[in-house]
Amino acid sequence: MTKLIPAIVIGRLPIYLRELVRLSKENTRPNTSSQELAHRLGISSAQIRKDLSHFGEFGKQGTGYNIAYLIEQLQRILHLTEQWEVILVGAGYLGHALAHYGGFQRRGFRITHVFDTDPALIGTEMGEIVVQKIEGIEAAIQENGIKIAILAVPRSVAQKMTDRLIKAGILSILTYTPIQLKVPDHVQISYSDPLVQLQQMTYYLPRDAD
Amino acid sequence: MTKLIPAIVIGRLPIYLRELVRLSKENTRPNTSSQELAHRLGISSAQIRKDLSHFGEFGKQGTGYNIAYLIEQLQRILHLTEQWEVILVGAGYLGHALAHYGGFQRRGFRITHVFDTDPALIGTEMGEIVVQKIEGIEAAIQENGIKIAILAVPRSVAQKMTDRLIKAGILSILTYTPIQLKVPDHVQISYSDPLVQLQQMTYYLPRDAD
DNA sequence: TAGATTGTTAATCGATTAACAATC
DNA sequence: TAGATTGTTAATCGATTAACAATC
Repeated sequence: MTKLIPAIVIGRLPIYLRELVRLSKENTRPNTSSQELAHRLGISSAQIRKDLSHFGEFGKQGTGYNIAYLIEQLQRILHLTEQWEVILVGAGYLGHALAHYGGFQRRGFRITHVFDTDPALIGTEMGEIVVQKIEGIEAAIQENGIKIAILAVPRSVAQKMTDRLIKAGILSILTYTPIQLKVPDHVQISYSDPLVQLQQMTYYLPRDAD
Repeated sequence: MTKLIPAIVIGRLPIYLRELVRLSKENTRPNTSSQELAHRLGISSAQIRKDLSHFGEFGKQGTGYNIAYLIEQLQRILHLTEQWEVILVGAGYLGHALAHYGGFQRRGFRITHVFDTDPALIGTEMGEIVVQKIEGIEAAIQENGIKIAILAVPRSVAQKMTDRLIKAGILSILTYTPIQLKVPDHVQISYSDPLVQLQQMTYYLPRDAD
């Protein structure tokens, strides 16, 4: 039943999932409630119930939600029951950090290829993956049916690289490049720019920082 | 005139600023319009005009906005006219990447201290900064009046570290730790979690990824 | 049965957009 | 003057919340 769920709702599901996983580890109780979740996440219980109701009825009156069951359901909804292969473009410091982050692997995202243009980096090991030269990127995407890319390249080559990725079949891009990328409608894009985040916060800081 | 600007508006200002800076570099024209900006950012021109109108009148009918002037104004509004000192907590791979990112420095954020608990890292150089042992963190914050921290530590110590930072006077935290942190109302917090971003995007991916 | 909590409806709140008078 | 574009008002759209019947 994929009517037309607001993107803002989809945006919250991974947060719910993360907290539920945490609950399932902390906890001997098999159940939780929208109220407990809401309290932990700092949002309203009505919102959680409303969000979940877009996808079905997962709770029971009086007892709330079975944690393990709700985790399963959220994973199913978000297409997290399978292992996703991910390519990483850019083997600089940030690429390094991403390649070494164990959280991807643990949650079903496996970085299988790393690409860069710098001859000095090509052939070096990052995590357990050898950095490959960029020329092979289309083949890697197509042969392995890879749908997800992480982009950690300099701004100057970001749009060109994006176009290449999409042409080769990539459908979701997580980018760390601080520019607005042009992508067709069928491609998902998600930005991470620490400067933008810092600049939002300084608005709330008192100016006199002696 | 700080009535009560919606946070969602504040969130867009750095995006406008980023695009304006870009425009000012690409371009010989001194002016732009809400329409041009809107087109580049993929949002509506009305929204841009509305957002800016919260803070004053920066444009001229018929000619639009002077790019340099609007940049100045946005920087003033966001408190970006001064240099902000930032401490970085966590000198792992991610800390490394952050310490080497030149964009901070260029945009008025200077990472002046890096802290870690790992004795193997303490004393090593990262960028141009020596990693210090965590014990000195309160003194560094207080003596330098630092208000902004970037948190790149393991999940298990994140809340404790957050509490310490806030107690010492930190008011804005950019965190890469994948948990919901509890902070008092006067503290700004901004999250960056690549897994959450990936999990949002997989919702839109077709499940059959053979 | 009494207490708790869901899923959902209706009311409220807030954000976006359309439209246009003002004016450069 | 004619054309362009602002700032703003009013209309629309969408998201959040309050409330409660249903029911475990």
